[in-house]
Amino acid sequence: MTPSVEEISEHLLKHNIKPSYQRIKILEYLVTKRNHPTADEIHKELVKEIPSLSKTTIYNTLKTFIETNLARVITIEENETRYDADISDHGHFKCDECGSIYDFRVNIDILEPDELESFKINEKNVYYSGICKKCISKEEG
Amino acid sequence: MTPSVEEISEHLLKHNIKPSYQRIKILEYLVTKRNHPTADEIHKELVKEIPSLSKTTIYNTLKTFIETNLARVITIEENETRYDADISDHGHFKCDECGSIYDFRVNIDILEPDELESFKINEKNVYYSGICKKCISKEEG
DNA sequence: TTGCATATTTGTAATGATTACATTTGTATT
DNA sequence: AATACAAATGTAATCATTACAAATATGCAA
Ligand SMILES: [Mn+2]
Ligand SMILES: [Mn+2]
Ligand SMILES: [Zn+2]
Ligand SMILES: [Zn+2]
Repeated sequence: MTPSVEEISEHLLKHNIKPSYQRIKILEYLVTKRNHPTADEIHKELVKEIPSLSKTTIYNTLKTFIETNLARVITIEENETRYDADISDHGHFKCDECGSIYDFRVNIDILEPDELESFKINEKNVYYSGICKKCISKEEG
Repeated sequence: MTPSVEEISEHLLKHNIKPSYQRIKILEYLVTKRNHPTADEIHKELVKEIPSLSKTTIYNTLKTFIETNLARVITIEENETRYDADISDHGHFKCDECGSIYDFRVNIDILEPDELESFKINEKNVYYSGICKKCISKEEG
């Protein structure tokens, strides 16, 4: 799953975003790493390649991505806004031990709460937390 | 649903928290209002009655409540940590129009994602957003 | 090609929520 | 009352995010 720069550019253009160097790099980071990073994590990594890269650009670009539905925000825990270029319906699991965030497929539509009968639902989010498989086997030794 | 000061005190004692005046007031606020407030909202309201009340006390007390499982954190949106004294399993809906947060009963255990087979799940959160009933009828009316 | 309009990026300062920490106040016990 | 301990307070520090103005890049007309 490593799309070429051309494919990334196409992706941006499809959402009416001009594919600047910075935007390509940021979206490339999101779609290849798939690690639900914070703005700071993206910056720390990309600034190695683009020393002039500003944190403001990271924030501006992510804001643009969110608005154009190219990415979405993940807020499992307070004080850390994370970003995900996978906008398909799926849940997130955060390991309290190692901090990793896992995706998982989930059929959210099964829930159908009666109490939200006449509500217009735009977004559905499912967040779990606990201890991941890796950390469990590590503990057991 | 307006518990007496005695009942609030009992509730605190049951969780091994000494029922100080401030703690009683903060817990009373949470259980009577049931509005998933931010720390600031709690402070703004209670400082009317307790002019000396410090924001630090709000934060310290809420932290204690979380640790003793007397309340839980709700993080629907970034940059606003909210608190809920209802620790039963239920989902939250936030209206993008009026900002209200609604509770809804939901049987989360139906989901059972295969991918989390050998994971230890400690917490499950379900957050929806959209437009609430009231705001829909307001728009139509 | 040059010059201009516009979009994008950058750097710095401001904001706002949360936390750290030292001081003060309250409570219980002797 | 004196002491010890817990809780509350006020202030300063931290940290993520945003605001804003200046610099840079891009696209196009002359
Ligand atoms: Mn994801
Ligand atoms: Mn609730
Ligand atoms: Zn783990
Ligand atoms: Zn509403």
